[in-house]
Amino acid sequence: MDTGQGRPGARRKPKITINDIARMAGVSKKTVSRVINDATTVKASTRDKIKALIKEYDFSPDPQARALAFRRSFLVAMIYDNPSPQYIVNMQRGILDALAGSSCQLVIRPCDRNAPDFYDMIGEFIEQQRLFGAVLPPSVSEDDHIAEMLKEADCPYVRIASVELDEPHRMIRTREAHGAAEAARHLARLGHRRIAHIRGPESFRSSHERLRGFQDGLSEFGLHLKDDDIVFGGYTYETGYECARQLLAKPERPTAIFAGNDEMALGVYKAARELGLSVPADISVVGFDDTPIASRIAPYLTTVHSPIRDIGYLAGKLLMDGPKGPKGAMTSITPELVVRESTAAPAF
Amino acid sequence: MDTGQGRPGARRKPKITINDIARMAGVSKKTVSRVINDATTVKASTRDKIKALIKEYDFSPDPQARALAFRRSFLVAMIYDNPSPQYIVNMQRGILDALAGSSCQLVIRPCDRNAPDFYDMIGEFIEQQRLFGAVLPPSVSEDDHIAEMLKEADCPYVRIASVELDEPHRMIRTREAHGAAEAARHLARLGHRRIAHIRGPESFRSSHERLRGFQDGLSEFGLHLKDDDIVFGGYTYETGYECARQLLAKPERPTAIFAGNDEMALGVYKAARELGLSVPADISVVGFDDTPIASRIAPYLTTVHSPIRDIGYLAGKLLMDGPKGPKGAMTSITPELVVRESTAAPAF
DNA sequence: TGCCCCAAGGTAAACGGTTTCCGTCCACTC
DNA sequence: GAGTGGACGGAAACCGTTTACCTTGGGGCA
Repeated sequence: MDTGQGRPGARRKPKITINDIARMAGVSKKTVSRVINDATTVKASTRDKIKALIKEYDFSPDPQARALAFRRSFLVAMIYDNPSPQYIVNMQRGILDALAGSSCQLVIRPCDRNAPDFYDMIGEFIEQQRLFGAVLPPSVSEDDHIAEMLKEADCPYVRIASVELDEPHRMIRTREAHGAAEAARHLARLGHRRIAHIRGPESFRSSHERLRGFQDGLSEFGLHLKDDDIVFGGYTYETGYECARQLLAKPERPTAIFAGNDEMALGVYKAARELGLSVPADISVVGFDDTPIASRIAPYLTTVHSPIRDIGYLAGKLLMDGPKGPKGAMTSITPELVVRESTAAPAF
Repeated sequence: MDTGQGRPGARRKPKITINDIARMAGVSKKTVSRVINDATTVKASTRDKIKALIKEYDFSPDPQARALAFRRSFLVAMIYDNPSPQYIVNMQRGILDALAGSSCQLVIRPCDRNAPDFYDMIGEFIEQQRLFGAVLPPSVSEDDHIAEMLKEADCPYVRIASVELDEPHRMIRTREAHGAAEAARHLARLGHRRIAHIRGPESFRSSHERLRGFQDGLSEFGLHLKDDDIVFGGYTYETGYECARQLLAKPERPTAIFAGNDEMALGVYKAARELGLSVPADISVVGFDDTPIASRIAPYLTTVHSPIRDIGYLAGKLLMDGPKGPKGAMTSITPELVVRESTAAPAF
C-alpha cells in the first residue's frame, strides 16, 4: 500500500505475478520460486537481485496458488472448547504474535466436545482444510482422538496441557501444580489450618494438577486436605457458589478456600456475602487464572496468574519451527501466585 | 519470508476427486461442478444422484483449488480493535453461527488503529487474501478508509455500527441510543434529578449515540444533563474510576451515574467504595454492555444488554447472502435495559 | 585430456478445480 | 417436420505456484 494521503481516484492494482518478476530478473520463474521458498541453491547475486525486485514491486505470491501446489493451506487453526473469553482472546493473540511475519493466517474453531457429531465435524474440518498446523488448548488438547486425527491427516499440531501427554515437540506444558503449591504455602504461612478446596471437574486434567500441587504445598507444612474438604465444582460461577454454601455451612467451617478457578472464587464471594461472612476477615479465598475480574472486584482476589498470551505465543512458535526448531526452545510455562486482598491471617 | 519449510508435502491419501464422482455418476465433471456450485441448470434426478454420491463418499472439493479457480478464497475475516474479550468472543461465535454450513472459515485479524503502519498492514492483508468477505465491528467499522480499501479489492464487507454510515446491505445497526434512553427513563422514574454521565471517547461513535439517547430519555421527563456533569472517560476501568472520583467530589454530588460501559461502571464502584458511599443507597450506577462481570459483582449491575452474538450472526448472514439476499432481512438490533441491584430511589 | 560431480538454473507437468466456447441429444410444441 | 429450449458433454485454457526431472557449465583430479 502507498502511504500517500488519500486520493479519491484510486488506481486498480496491476496484480503482479511470479512470471513478471522472473522476466524482469532475467531468470525463470522456478528460480524466483526458489528464492521465495528455500534459497539454498541460488547464487547470492541472483538472489539479491530477485529479492530487490520483489520488494520494489511489493510482490507476494498468491496464497491460494501456493496452497494448491503445496497441498497444504497457509492456515493455522486454533481448536478449542474453553469457554472463558479472557482465555480465548489472549490465546488467540499469543498465537497471532507467533504467526506475525509468516504467511499464515489464524482460523478459529470453537467446538463442543459433548456434541454428538463432535468428532465428525472436527475430522471433516481437518481433512478438508489441509491445515498448516493446529493449536489445541485445554481441554481439547487432552483428547487423544483429535491428536490422532491430526497425525493421520499429516497436520502438525501443538497441545497445551498441564501434563505431558505427547512428544515434546508437540507439547507446551503449563506447570499449574506449581502455582497451586504456591497458593497452599501462602495460606499455610498465614496460619490457616482448616483449608478447603473446590476443585474442577474430573474431566479436566488441570483440575487434577491444581489439586495435586495444592496438596503438595500443604504437605510441606504438615497439613493436608481432608476428603470432605474437597468438593467438586464445574469451573463455573454457579457451581462455585453452591460448593461454597456447602463448605461454609459445616459446623467447623474452613478459614480458607482455594477455588479451582476465578469463576468459582467469585461464587465463593457470593456465598460468603449471603452468609454474612467477610472476605478475608472471616474467610480467605484464592482463585486460579487471574481473569480481569480478579482485579476489579472487591476485595481484589488473590489468585494464580497464567500468562496465557505467552503460552499461545510459545505454542505458535513451536508449531512454526517444527520438530527441528531450536533445541533450547522453551516449552513450559510456570504460573505464579499474585497476592491481593482476599487472603489474610485467620481470626481465632 | 519464513514459510516453515522443511515440511514435505502431504503423503498420498486415497483422496477422492471430482472426477471420481463424475465417473461414478456417469456424468462429466462439469456437471458435478454445476451441482456443487450452482445447480440451476441440472435436472433434479441427476442432481440428486450426484448429491447422493457426494454424501456417500464424503467428497468435498478442495478449498484451495476452488479458491484458485474462483480467484477468491473461502475466508471471512473479522477485523477488529475492540479490546473487550467478551465482545470479541461473542462476535466471533455469532459470525461462526452464520458461517456454519457454508464452506467458509473465519480468520481473525485484531489490529491497533493507532499503529503507524496500520493501513499498510490491513491493506496488504486485504490485497493478498482475496477474502470472501469481512466483518467490521466498532470501531474499525467507523473507518471509511478501510471500507474503501475493501471495496477497492472487490471484497464484500459488513460494518457494525450505531449509526448509518454505509449502504444498507453493508450495515448492521445497533440502536444503542434506545438502550441509553431506557436507562435514562429508569433513573428518572426512580426519582433521580441530579444525574451524571461518564461518556466514552470522542473517537467512538457509540459514545455519541449513548449520550444522545440518554439525553433524549431524560428530556422526556424534563430533565437534562448539565455540561459539567458529562465527563470524558476512555471506556476503561481506570478512567471510569477517575471520572467518578471527580464527579463524586463535587459539593453537590449526583445521585446517579450512567457510565458509558460496564468497565467504567466498575470504576465507579471502586470510587464509591473508597469514598464510603454505598451503591445503590447513596449512588445509583448504570452501565452499558452487560458483560459477565455485571452479574458477578456485588451489587449486581443494572446495565444495557447488547446481544453481541446475535449481532455477529446478522452480520455474517448479511455477508453470505449478499446484496440480493432476502429483502426483509433484519439489519438492526436494539439493546435493552436490564435492571439489577445497582439502582434505587435516591435518599433525600 | 577425460571423467565425475556439483552448483545453478531451465522445462514442462502437476495441483484440483472452474470456465469458456461450442456442440449434441432429446423431448416438446406448433 | 421444423423450431425451441433444457440438460449435459468435451476439450482446452486457466488460476499462480511448486516440483520432478533435466541441462549446462565449469572445476577438481587422476
